[in-house]
Amino acid sequence: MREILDIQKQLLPDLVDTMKKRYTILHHIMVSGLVGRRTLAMSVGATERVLRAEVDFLKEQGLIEVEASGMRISVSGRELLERLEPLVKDLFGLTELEERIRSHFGLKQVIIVPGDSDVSPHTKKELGRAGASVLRKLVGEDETIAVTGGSTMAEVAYHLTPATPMKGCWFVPARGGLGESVELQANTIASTMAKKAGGRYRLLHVPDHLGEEAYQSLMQDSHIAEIIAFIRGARIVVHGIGEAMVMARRRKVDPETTESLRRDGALAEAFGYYFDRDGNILHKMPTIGLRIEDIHRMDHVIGIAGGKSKGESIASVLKHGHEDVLVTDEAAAWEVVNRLLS
Amino acid sequence: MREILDIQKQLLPDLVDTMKKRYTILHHIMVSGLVGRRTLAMSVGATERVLRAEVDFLKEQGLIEVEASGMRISVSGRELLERLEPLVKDLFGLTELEERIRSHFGLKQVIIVPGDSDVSPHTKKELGRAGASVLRKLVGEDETIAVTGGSTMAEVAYHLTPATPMKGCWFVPARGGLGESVELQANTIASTMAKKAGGRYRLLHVPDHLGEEAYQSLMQDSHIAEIIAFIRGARIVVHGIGEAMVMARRRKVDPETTESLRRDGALAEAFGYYFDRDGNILHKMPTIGLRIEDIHRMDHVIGIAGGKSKGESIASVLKHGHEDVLVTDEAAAWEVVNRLLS
DNA sequence: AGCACCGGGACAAAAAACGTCCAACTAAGC
DNA sequence: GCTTAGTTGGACGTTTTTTGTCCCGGTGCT
Repeated sequence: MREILDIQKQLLPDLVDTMKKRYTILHHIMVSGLVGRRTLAMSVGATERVLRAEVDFLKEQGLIEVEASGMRISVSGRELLERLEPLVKDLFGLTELEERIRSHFGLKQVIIVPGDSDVSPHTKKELGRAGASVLRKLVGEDETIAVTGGSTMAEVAYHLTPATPMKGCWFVPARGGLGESVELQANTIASTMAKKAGGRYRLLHVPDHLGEEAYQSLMQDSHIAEIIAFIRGARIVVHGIGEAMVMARRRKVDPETTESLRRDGALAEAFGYYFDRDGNILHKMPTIGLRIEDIHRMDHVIGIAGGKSKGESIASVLKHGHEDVLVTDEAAAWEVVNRLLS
Repeated sequence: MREILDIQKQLLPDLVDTMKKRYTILHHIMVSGLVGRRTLAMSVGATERVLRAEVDFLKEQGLIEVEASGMRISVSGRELLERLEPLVKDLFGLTELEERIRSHFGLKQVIIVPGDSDVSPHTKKELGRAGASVLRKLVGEDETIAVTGGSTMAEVAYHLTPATPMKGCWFVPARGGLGESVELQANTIASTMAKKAGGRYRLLHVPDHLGEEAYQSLMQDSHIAEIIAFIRGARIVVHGIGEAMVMARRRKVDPETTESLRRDGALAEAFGYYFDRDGNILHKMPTIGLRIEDIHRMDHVIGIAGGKSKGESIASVLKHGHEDVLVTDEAAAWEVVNRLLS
């Protein structure tokens, strides 16, 4: 069922919206018994005229009966509502979830794909597709887009497709190299994205975690300083979100720091920063690439992560309050709202 | 899957059309490899401008890539087409089937609901719903609508809903009473329809099968003559289609006539007439109610019947060539086209 | 270099959607 | 029986969207 809706959404993006609207109206009419146009318009939050068009439609379909004294649901209408129920539950679950998360954290947009990335690889692909799609809609011309590494971001890169405004864009890594496999490096992903989207890219050939002295000396190098300035001038950043401890291990953070993170209750990691449960930044190492102040200045901060296990981490990062767009999956989204309630 | 599409069609009637259109375009682009807008417009049969809007949409969705040299399908697009295939097969199967039957028999409209009425009661309900819907669209104001009996027609009556133009309509039985149960009598159905649709009705209290003398004497009666004239003035008739032998038995036709029908290869029955394989009328008993010449004069002749077993009968009646609209189910429709091929 | 085809910008005409008001009608309360 | 608050459906000007039509600067093939 999800599969079908998913396919249809690609050919008819406002299908769910229209269905949602009409279902809401029909449902309202049913619970109201006998109701008038204006009253109904109020309660579903539509202007009288557009509601009238919808009512005409429902009448045409024989789903409602309308008399001079008001309108009521017909037998067919009641039947349809019943059959619609399971569909709507799926349909609305996600859109409602999106809206709930969006408004609570004050985001611009939330996109939830069905499933759980932890369990199903297909969901992870969907996440990538959704991420690519949102990026495609947000980019302007000749923009610089900073990206991080990770398997989710790799999926996003894979699903990018050429779009005219992207032709002049630069893709750059948000940070230096990590101890991960090549395919998941920010550098690799930036270049993949550029190739897929038909844009250009620049790389940052430095390790991400450095001591203070090494950091200072590297920043002296004019080439490196130049590319870093370029990166920091990006107006769009697309990043993954990870679990703090998992990321610390993967990054080969030294034992003392790891222990310190654990003590402070580190929960999430995003673009090199660690966050606790309340969204506070815990660990601030001298960083090559984007700094948190750069993030705050961005036009579009797009976070992409999914899987039930990442739910808490995502919530922490959102709490920090710099995100604009979140792309996640159903399992993670439920975790996020569950944390809101507790 | 059918279930979902079916529900959606009630809330978004042009969903299938839009999906069909976009699928066709996308598919064309795929098989063409690299193709231009104008060339494509020709081959899918759309004006350049509307195709352009569609292309913009597909580009927006990232399903195609468009360069100065033309457009080609993207990875996502190809993927979508693959996933779309089973859906389209269902979607198009029926619409294609409809068009095939429509054009072959020169009908105005053919509506096919999925399933087999012989097997599933749900399909029969769908048939009724579709029949009611087509009737609702066809009726004008203050019209007379003649209806026959049968279980399918009962289903149509059940699914009728009030519509403003129907308020002034008269529902009348097309023929006299049969030896069937009360619920399936044309009289009963006419009255049910009138109640459901908010119209009025008149009844014909006469047995349908009579000897010549009895017929003549009945026609002398002014009340009966008046109502029969009224019935014959109808401009819309909605009728079921039955298998000849089944109907003969149900009507308690006398053994000799039954044998004669069998000898002549009677296949179908509709509004009291029997048809052979080639659509010729076999048996013409003196009839109370609509005569075949009245049928030919009608504005809208709507035949409604479904079930694999009725396929051949439907084809026979269609062949006679007086039908305007056919409402049937998938199983019957396939039987009809199979007979076209053989 | 020539040519046939390409995408996309531009713009007026046509169509659809929308906001707004009003007349005729209905049900209920008093 | 009358008032009143509520209803539908018609009408109409305005705004928005869609559509038809040209044309311009490119691209790729020959």
